[in-house]
Amino acid sequence: MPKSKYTEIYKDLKLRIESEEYEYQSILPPESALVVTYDCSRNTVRRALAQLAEIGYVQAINGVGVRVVYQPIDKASFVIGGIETFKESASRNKLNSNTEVIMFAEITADERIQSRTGFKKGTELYYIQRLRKLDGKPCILDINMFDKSIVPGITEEIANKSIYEYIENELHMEIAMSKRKMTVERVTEVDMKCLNPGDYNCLAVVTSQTFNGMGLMFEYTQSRHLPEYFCFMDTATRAELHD
Amino acid sequence: MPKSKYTEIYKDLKLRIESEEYEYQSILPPESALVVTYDCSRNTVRRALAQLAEIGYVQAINGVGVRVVYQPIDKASFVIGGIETFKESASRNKLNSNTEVIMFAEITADERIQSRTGFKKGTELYYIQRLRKLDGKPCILDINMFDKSIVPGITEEIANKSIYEYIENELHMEIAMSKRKMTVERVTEVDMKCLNPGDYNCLAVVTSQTFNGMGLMFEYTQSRHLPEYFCFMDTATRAELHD
DNA sequence: GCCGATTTGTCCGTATGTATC
DNA sequence: CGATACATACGGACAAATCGG
Repeated sequence: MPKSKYTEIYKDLKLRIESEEYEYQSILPPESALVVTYDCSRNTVRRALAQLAEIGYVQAINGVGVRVVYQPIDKASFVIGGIETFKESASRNKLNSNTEVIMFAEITADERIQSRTGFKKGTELYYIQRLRKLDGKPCILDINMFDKSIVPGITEEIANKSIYEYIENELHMEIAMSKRKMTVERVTEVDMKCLNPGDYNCLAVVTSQTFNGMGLMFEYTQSRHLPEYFCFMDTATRAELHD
Repeated sequence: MPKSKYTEIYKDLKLRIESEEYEYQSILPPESALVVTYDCSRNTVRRALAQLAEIGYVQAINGVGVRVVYQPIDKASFVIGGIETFKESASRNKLNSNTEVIMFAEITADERIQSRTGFKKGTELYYIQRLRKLDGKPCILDINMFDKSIVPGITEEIANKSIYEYIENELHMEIAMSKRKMTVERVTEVDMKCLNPGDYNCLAVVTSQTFNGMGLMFEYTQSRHLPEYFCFMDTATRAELHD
């Protein structure tokens, strides 16, 4: 049950593009035709098309039409041994995923934490370290901090299953936005102990701040990935490219 | 000379947010007020706000207002030694940037190249390897391939300056979109020779396909970054998070 | 708990400009 | 030049969510 008409159109077009009913480099039916197909206004069609452009599926060309730039190749030869995220990989490859809680504590943010995470000094936090495994092999070390006043009631048991499920299904809080930063860092002693990096001396590190529906930051996370299990994809449009 | 009204509004609000005239966690003036301020329709204001949301500057809350979630911290303590891109870093940090062409060749895509890059077998390409230095220190090894039929006339001299400047200013071709993929890979022998990775045995690798204004892919690039010189930022909104 | 005011979310229709063919 | 197709902008209507009295 999609809430809005433009989301329905977006999803329908997305599936048709992925199934290559509309193939790479072809031109979609003009907006005027889509207006008829979906029985809606031109604005609504354009909104769906704009979303598809955002994820790198189509590109509008003034005076010509809307061209499909999605390539199924994305999922085959382009990627060699990498994965997108823990969850995606686990479900896509039907691997047994497993989470082990290494540390579960409650702390109060000091100045060091404030400058590193963005949580104000004095904020009460849950501090959690978890090891994520695929088919028994450790691949990601997650360090989470949650604002206790926004996300109360986290237990070690919840951390062992899924904190996000708890947030959405139990607390009924909306997860709205996440800012992420990717870097490559040297392995630490903790990494050595938990992740078995072998002869790799670096990890892919993703730090993120996550905001709820009210625009309040409730989570800071650092995910330390073994290189084999990391692949991040992104689409940059003109606006971002040029300033 | 911004082309459109909504871009002007976007840029103006962006500056005000960056200067913290509108500060972190505050609520912007309601759309109805911005309509008056900028003397435009509500749709136009909303479009500018939507763009600000895309880059992680604001977040709209139904029934409440539009909250600023931009943090100046982003540019200070959060990033240590990392850079965003070669160009940005070079100009932002006022470092001497320098590009050295290591290899300049013309090749024809075979099946291996097709499956790796997305260029059709038989496509004539420029193949270029360049070493980018900041203040004399090598930090990125770029491997570029350009479709000769779309971007003709590249010379070693142009490669030594800026190919993108050539494309935009001489060929007057629009650079519209780029799909990127980030991974962490082991250093190769070429990396060792060119980049002096020291005791790092991994690099941050960004592979990208770039499309012009007509929706045609004209470039495939692999950028191999020394870990110290790599930091990538990103904002994910609800639509992407769920799906 | 309800109601009304405020604010954002969705959708429609129309007009005009710009680029391509 | 005219037809087609996307780009920008305006205006209006109603729904959904929040908040204060």
